Amino acid sequence: MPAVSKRELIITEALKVFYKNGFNATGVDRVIKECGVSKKTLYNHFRSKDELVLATLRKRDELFRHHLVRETERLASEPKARLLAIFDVLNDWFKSDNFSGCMFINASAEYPDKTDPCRVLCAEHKRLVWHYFKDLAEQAGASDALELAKQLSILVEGAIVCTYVEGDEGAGARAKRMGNVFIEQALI
Amino acid sequence: MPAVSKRELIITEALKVFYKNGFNATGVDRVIKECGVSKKTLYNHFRSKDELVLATLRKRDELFRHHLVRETERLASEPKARLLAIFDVLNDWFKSDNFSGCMFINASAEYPDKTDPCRVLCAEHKRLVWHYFKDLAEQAGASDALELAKQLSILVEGAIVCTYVEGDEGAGARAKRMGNVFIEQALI
DNA sequence: TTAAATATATACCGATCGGTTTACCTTGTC
DNA sequence: GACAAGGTAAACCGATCGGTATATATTTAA
Repeated sequence: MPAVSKRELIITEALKVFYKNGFNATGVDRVIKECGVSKKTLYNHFRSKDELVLATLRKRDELFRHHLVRETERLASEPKARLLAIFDVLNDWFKSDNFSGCMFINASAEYPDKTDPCRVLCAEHKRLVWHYFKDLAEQAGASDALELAKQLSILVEGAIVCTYVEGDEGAGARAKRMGNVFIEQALI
Repeated sequence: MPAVSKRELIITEALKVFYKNGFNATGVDRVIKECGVSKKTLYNHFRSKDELVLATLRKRDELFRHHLVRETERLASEPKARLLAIFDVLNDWFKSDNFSGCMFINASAEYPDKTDPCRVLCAEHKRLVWHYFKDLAEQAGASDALELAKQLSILVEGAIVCTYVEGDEGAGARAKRMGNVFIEQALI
């Protein structure tokens, strides 16, 4: 048994190439070439490409939210400051050289059927993210934690899109300033 | 010469099916079946599928912005009220039964190369949209029209994503309330 | 009326798609 | 040393991809 299982290796490499190139545009031949594995092995671990896509999205959800929480808590110690720090974590992500937008927004664009397991997972990811915002808002003593969380969620998604689609490099900072307005408003 | 040229017919039908099903997932065979035209005719009017995709995006940009301006100006007569009415137009779009997110966000997800003509067009579309916001902001006498326009742009993109990806039906109304904060702030 | 233009349907092209099969090779275990 | 498990490379499958060619029908204009 290798130090890292073949399954994890495939997911890791597939995640990279799907994120960078898109799902429909990336064939399984590309995936197996990228991680030096035979096609038999891939289909030994995953029943279909769809299942591999799902696995990569689950992995991305885990990695992204773990990173978000860890970095937010590293940058600030108080709940209110952490609500603001969310936007700093975002901005660092925007500036990273492998930034290709939000993988879940991208996936939702390629899978138009709302009931597709992949789409369901994307929606759940977004829900889990703003749920973390809500936790922080409650800890900060926000008057309406759910409302503040959903407000911040709109700002986060807006910043992602303005950065990725339009190439507006100031969107992250602007969203932070806007977020501060609602954070202050909710914590009076 | 038919009442509507073949070229326009193809663009109209391709727009529908690309918007609903995605670009990579929709083959040209599907497009010609959808509009009852031979493949030869399609390639007589467009050099390649990429060129057809570009033409549909140009058409979408034209239709979308025309609709946005017309509806905004129908719903309100004063510049300030029109800035708010933008969100009402958005919300009607969200509630329409053929809503499949923003075609330009979706296209950007499928074309990862920033220099791809399709991506350039998507960025330009977004720029033209917030430029309209800026025009309204200037007419309303905003202290910093550009800043207000870009703030509203973040809210609009955020509302689109929260509605489409997460299925949050309250995102449009929430974005409107948030937008009102910045509109009031800029018009003191 | 006739010739050119443009449409059609269909067969075809090589490449790639997701997925299967075959045959061989490398492991660790008993 | 034998054996099963799980790996590899590569051929192969039918379907579909974007795009072209051919041969025929319909339209248009001189």
